[in-house]
Amino acid sequence: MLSKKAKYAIKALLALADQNPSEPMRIEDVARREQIPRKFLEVILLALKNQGVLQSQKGKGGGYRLARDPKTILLGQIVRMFDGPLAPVPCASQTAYVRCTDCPDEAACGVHLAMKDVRDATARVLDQTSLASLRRRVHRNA
Amino acid sequence: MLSKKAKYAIKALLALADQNPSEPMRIEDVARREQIPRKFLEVILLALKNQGVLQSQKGKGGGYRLARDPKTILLGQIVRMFDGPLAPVPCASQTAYVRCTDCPDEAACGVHLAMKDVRDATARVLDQTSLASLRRRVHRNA
DNA sequence: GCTTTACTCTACTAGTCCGATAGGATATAT
DNA sequence: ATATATCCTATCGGACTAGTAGAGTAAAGC
Repeated sequence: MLSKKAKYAIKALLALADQNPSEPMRIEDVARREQIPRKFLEVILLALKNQGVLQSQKGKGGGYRLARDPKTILLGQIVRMFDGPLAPVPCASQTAYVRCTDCPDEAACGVHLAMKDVRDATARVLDQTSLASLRRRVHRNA
Repeated sequence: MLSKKAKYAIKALLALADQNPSEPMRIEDVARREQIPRKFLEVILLALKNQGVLQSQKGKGGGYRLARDPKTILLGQIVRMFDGPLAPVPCASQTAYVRCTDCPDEAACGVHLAMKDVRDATARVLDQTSLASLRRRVHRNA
């Protein structure tokens, strides 16, 4: 299950990707446009900034903008950031592997085998979908 | 994240798939072999029985056995049963679709588009992995 | 340099869900 | 009858989620 944080983060990033990078967008405006509780969005955008995905500007005329080319912002990074590893079980994670204490042999564990396939399939989607490509798809259908 | 219930269910089913169907396996024995808390496993096996995946026999010599050919028991069914829909968001679910109240046009929603891809990728894995095929892979690596 | 504007940060809360257990009810072989 | 094993519901602590409160800090513009 995708958390609301991750969901709102993706929506907010898409909104910021539509914005002229020279003029940042205020939290307020992102919140209204994407129907996200304002205070909640604050926390989310702050986290995105601390991870180097967004840049911020304080004071009048301030707000948030993308810190990088949207082609380099991958959904995998965003989802992992808020919801943790993509793998359904820690022993199937590539980025946050943790061995099962009870499982003597992963290669012979059905859960491990199946969940590794799931994590690979999920990662193939999310690590190949950039903010730029997702934005194109959205605009194509609008 | 895969719940412990779903994880234990898969392990238990694999154990039962190794068993001669003529002699059922006791909860006790499944629990010991797979390192699952006994009382917790009771609840899980009961649910599997109520969904028609297992058959049970009470009294001496009783226990659980598979109710169907393991080729027809798909991981997708098991995971959905304990953890709900595979889709990360309800609007991307095939089996339990729920429209987003806030989203006027799904085709133009980035979250929807991306999460539909994730759900399809996950379903492709889990709905094509049967208990029989998973068991073969496990034994091949053992 | 003061005021307004807008982001920054930490703490907190209500509610929900998960993993696990307790304890008795029911069915069945012998 | 009695031992055996599943059936079933209630319960509980702890973790996590969604969201809020409120004070702090920095920058712009007069």
